[in-house]
Amino acid sequence: MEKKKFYITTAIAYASKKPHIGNTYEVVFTDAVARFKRMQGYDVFFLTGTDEHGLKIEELAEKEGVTPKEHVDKVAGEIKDICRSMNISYDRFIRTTDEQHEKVVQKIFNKLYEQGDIYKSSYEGLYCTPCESFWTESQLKDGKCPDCGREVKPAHEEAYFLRLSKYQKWLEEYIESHPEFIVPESRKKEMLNNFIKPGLQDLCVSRTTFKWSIPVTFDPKHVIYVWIDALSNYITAIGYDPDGSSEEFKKYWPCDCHVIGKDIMRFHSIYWPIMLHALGVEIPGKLFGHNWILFGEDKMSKSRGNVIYADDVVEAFGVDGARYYLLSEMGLNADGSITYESLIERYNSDLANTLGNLVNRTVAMTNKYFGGEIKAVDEEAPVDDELIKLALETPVKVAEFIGQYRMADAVESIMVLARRANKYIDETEPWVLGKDPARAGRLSTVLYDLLETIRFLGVILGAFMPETSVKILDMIGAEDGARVLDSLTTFGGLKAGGRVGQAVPLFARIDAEKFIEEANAKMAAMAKAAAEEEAKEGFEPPALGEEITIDDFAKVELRVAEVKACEKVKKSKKLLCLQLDDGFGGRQVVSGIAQWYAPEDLIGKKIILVANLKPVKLCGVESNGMICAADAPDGSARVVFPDQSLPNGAKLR
RNA sequence: CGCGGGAUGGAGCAGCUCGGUAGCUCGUCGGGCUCAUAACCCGAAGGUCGUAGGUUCAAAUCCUGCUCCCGCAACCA
Repeated sequence: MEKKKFYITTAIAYASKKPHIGNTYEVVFTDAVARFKRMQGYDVFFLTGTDEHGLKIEELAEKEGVTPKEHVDKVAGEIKDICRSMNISYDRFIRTTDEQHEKVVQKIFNKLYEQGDIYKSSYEGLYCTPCESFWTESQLKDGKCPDCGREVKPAHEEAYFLRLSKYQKWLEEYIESHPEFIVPESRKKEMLNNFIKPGLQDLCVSRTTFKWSIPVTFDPKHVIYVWIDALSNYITAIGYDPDGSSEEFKKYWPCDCHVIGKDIMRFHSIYWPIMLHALGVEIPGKLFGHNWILFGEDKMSKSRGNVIYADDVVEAFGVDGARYYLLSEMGLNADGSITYESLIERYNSDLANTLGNLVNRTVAMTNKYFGGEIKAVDEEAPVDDELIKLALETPVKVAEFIGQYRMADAVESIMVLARRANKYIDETEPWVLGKDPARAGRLSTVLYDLLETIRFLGVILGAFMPETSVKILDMIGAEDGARVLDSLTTFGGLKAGGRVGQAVPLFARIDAEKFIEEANAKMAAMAKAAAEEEAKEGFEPPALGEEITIDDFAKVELRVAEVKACEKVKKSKKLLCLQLDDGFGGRQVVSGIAQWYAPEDLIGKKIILVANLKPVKLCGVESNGMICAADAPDGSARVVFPDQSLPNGAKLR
């Protein structure tokens, strides 16, 4: 019988800089699923890779004085190294700069264009001339270019658009009629209610503002923007071609599961199905959106000094320590959190004490009492049954959990079996049996049951901790046939008469206090280095805007005003609504400073008002003007307070 | 009233679909054991299951109001 196929992917990683441990989670998660499916006998294809185009990479490369290709080669290498050190069993590593990928993406673009699903129009936006970049209003920082802080002006340029609107109805129906498509459920609702139902806007799929991407063949001024390029990797990697796809593609597509971060669910649940549908290609079976791993409560960042890389964890805890932690820490509902404390706790408690020690003591006893020989089951007792029953149930449970992508539960159920085995040792007291030659028959059974349980653990762990799995199975001398998942349907697969190896600890315990002290020192050093680097960079004088004349300045009417009343704008995080006495009857202004000022901090204070700014509505509240504030070094904004004795309405000059 | 998720002993989580002794891991305390990596096993303390009502013989579980957290959306004029 032919094997059933299973095609699973991670998202491709953006090759701008080395990913931290949170980013590594995804690939470990996917690897565990892929390995387990292989053990179950599926013909698995596991794809991962890198997304290597775009403005950001172009800029980074320029800063470093290398070509973009050199830059992405370096980062892709680092990412592959991480995969290697984490024991990732991918079948293919695609890079969006692969020739084959680029060629097919161009074909896809052309096909969609010829069908009328892509059309040429113009892109309206705010343009920053020195940066040659378009921004949307929401990307702006204080109304200025988020990159260089200079003025932007409305402009438009020609661009190609993907006709999403045409497929909106279809997509909505597809998602509603395929409840398994978007997981978890809450993400599905988010997508449906926030994006799809309110109406899809056509998507801009080309750029002329940078070069480092795949050119549009029939209009070389344009390059293909990220969506069509990056998402297509899932099909180009296995040989999709509009002019005739490979056998491999026909075999593996549609993809069974795209494992992705929750932040890119939108692209995968909207743009991707529509692209495929427009191409006449089948829709993938599942999008699994996972949560983030944070450092404690915070996101990781270099300046906080709390970036943890996979290598750091591997160095201290071994590959399997790192893998185990990532897989067990992450629930389905909330973001996981990584701290050195919890890392050590889990490692010591689960891996060293429960699992490692179980294997160690059992093997040691087999050596001590039977000279390392695995004796056949002899005298049995009712206590044995409970252990045997649980051992037989465990692979079934694990398979169920993996089917639901519940890695933490899968891993936990393995630990439950290890704990039960430790308890069995206490119940049967083999050291007592060992002293009485008349009870050797009973001792044979006890040690056999333990070794066989350990074999179960070793086999199942193959998906989660491949290195440990092999170590365990080697240590108990399991033969090839006793190392496969199929052999776990009967308790008794370990051959009597075989021999165990020496008892070598699988996981060395870690001294928490010492380790954390060292880790803290390392983190402090990292934060300091980041701060120094920043200070060095900040040494250049900031770019000043275009020179203006006194007449230009006169256009801006700055006046002193007093805050009479102030309250938070409901349903907004950042906005305060201020009632001002501007000396001319008062006005209402909305300002984005709620994170840093409570309303009562401002009442009675005088501020500087930009009085002749065009009124706008923010979160439905009208704002007539703007109050002056400046950036503080910590990233917050501080309001500029003038002399309190100035009268309301006084004009600045 | 923009959409969704959540609140369970000191910490982290399960249980809620299909009401009926509140469970697991870690931590604390006491005990046991000695095969083992100061490990392992047992026991105890500790929870009015966010809050106020309702339905019911019975509510962590179902319904309603409220508070607080967190995603997404909106949003520093």
